[in-house]
Amino acid sequence: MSAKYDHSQIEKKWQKTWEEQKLYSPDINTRDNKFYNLWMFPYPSGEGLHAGHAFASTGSDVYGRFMRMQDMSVFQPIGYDSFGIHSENFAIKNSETPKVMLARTTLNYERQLRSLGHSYDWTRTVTTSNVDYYKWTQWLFIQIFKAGHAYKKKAWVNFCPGCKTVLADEQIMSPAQAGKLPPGYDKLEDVPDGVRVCERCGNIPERRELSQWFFKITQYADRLLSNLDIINWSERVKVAQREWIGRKEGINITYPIESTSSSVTCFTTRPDTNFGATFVVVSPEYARDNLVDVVSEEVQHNITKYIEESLAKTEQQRREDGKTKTGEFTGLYAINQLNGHKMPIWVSDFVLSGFGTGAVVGVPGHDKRDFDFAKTFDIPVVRVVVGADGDKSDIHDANQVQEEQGTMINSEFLDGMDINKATVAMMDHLEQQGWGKRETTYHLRDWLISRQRYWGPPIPMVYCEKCDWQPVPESDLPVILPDIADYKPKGEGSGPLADHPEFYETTCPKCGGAAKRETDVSDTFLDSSWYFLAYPNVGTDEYKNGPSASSGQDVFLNKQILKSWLPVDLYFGGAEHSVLHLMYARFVTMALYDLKLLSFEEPFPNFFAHGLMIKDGAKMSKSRGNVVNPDEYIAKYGADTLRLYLMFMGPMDGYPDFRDTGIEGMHKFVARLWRVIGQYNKDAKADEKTLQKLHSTIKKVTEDLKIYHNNTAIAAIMELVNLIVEANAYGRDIIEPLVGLIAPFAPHLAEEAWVSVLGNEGSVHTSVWPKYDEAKLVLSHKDIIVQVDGKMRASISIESKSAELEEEVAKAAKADANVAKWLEAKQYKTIFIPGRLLNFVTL
RNA sequence: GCCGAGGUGGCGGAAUUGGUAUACGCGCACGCCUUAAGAGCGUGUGGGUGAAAACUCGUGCGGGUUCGAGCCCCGCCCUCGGCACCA
Repeated sequence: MSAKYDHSQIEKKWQKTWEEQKLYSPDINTRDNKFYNLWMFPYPSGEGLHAGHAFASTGSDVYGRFMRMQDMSVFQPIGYDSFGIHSENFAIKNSETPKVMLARTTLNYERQLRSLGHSYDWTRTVTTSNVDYYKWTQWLFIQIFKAGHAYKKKAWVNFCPGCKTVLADEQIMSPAQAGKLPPGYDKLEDVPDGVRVCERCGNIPERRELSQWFFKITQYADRLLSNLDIINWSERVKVAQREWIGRKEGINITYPIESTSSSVTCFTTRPDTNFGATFVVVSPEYARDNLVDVVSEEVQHNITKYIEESLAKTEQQRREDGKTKTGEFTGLYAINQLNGHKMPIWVSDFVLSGFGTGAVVGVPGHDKRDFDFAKTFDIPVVRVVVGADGDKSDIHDANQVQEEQGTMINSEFLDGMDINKATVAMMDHLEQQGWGKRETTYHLRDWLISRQRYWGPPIPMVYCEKCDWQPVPESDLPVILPDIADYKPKGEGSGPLADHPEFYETTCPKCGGAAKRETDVSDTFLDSSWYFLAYPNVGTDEYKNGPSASSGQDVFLNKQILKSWLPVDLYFGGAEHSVLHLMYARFVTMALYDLKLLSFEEPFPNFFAHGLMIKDGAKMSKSRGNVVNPDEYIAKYGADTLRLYLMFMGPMDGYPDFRDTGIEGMHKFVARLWRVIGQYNKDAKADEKTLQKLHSTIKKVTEDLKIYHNNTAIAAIMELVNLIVEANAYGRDIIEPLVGLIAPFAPHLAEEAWVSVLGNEGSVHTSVWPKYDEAKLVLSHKDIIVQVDGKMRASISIESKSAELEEEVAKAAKADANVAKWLEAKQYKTIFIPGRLLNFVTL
């Protein structure tokens, strides 16, 4: 057997053979043992994949291959999220059209993905910018509109000056999250807290009031939240979604304003502290809309001036200025009906207009910000405590505002209650008195869908003066995105298509009169919100031909396939999509479920959030210049070596650091492994020790793979190989299972060994996963730890049965010279863990 | 500020969930092989004392529970991630 392993030749050979044999293309019409194994498809925005992609996709592939060897019919598709700002920005940078750019880059992505030896079904791929795909994206928009979940409305929205389009709230994030620095900063540490940037370009978005399309994702807030309890996701992603949805139960309390017929309504989650309220603050917007006419003439000028100054500030300035509290007294007093106290009403820009009612009741004894405000303007601080001996478990809450500075008052009403009980009691009381009404608020906002860009599916809506907004009839789909030369974003609140009457001039689907198409395109996250539904449908008549003129909703893809292949069995992807893609896809799936187009509410019952690869101590990114291209490593060491190395670097959900020396070490292991396989002895039978190691390795690898602990699975295989090397003769009974164990990690080498070395028929990848025998896990002898007073004094080897018996172990232990020395002339008792440990405890 | 995860050799990381801390690998050192290089092979590799045997200290810091703690409890410190003038 040749000891030399020519990876490039062998890997190419098997990749070709697998594809010819359609080894990874399951029969989509079967329903037995289906396993839909999905990795988040990449957006081809750069020139190719980097090692971070390879780390994630290999993790997914290893699991898929493992499941395939468990006799599952594994469907593992791949595609390209090719529409959207990310691709378009890259094209603009290269001075070419997105279409031309993608024709080149997707080919490169495909070449790279193939070279990694992933078991994708290449007969079913999707490209979101292809018309056969986006006609369905448009169809989806129409269904959502018809269901009443889409609306166009003028609203204050985020406008990115770099990308020249509006963005959804989810696409505005901290510079660290975006991995982008806002203009004018060189270092992340220099950027002040609270600065938020565009996810794509790092510019600071502006607030603009524009008319835009929204999806009512907020209607699904409660379901999106409660379903988190029934899906099996990485906990950190669930937490992120919970935080983003941000459900808060509180109460709107209405306080009459003294000597007027007006009142002010404040939202609070802590009404139990309301006895300690000493003032009310309203946002400048609230004051402008509700109070300017009520205040006396003496203060009106000051108030108006303050409001104007505040409104002139950018979001950014308000955040920064907010640290030192400013404000104006309105001269008005709100009456706290609980205790009759007069509370001065102030206006201050630390209160946000967009949350709650835009008015806040100030309880400086229990809130840091209220406390700061009260101190700034000399307003009394009052703390609420429960009765002297009551449960102090913390009605005066965690803020621990300087206790000594407050006047204490007793609240017999809430005596002895904890925060939760007191809150409920107070809400009940306020509602009974008619002073307040319970209110649930959310952090989640409706999904802003419109983009004033070119590279996306045109929103399939038509505006008619007479009939208002009308959806394009399904039978008229797709609304083709025309090839235009002036595709760059304009930044005037409309997209490039607005310059093309040949595109937008049309007739109203309802009255037939002259009408105008929507010229915005939809958010790229709409494209990716349903792609997992498309994959198994690729190639079906329904996918190809629909939506047709025949009828509306019935044509949605192939019902049988949707029913048998979905939902996705395992979704593998990055945690950075916690509140973007993963939230949107859940929403769209729920909406389709409600339309009875799907039979499940949750698209991804199992989601594993992988980590991110680190290089030189930082996240891999082009701007940092620390991107590792897998191509050169595949060329030099082969895909198997790279795959093994990526999986061995650390746990799948960790942040492993890529090192060249590490991959060289793995290359040595691969060479060693190949040598070991090639040198097996046909006639040899494994000894007890090797056999035991084999079976315990099978057990360990099987268990580790199930929980994505690929690094320790590989370590176990290495230990086995090390032991085999020590053994002077070993046979097929060891090598064949070993090849099976390594197959998910090193598919080419395993296949070559399986077929060419071991001479098996068929592929190792559809062979049966090695099984272990419980009986073989036990060795004839066991090492027992002997301790004296909890300190290890000896490790003794004892025949396995005796190792379970204290008497036998004690006898052997006392015979050990070192143990005997420590026990000399001492009284002791013993603690015995059968088969493991004996501890002599001196009295 | 609130919520979540974590802190183990020079480095990436293990640790049967309370029972030999540092598996596996990288790096490093020495040796074998080789004309040489590479590859390969072997030995060693937490600190301290010691020829050795062995002893002792050691998992961010300080306490505690236990025969026994990286793991459990209490109090801190730090790092990373999410939310955030969200009332």
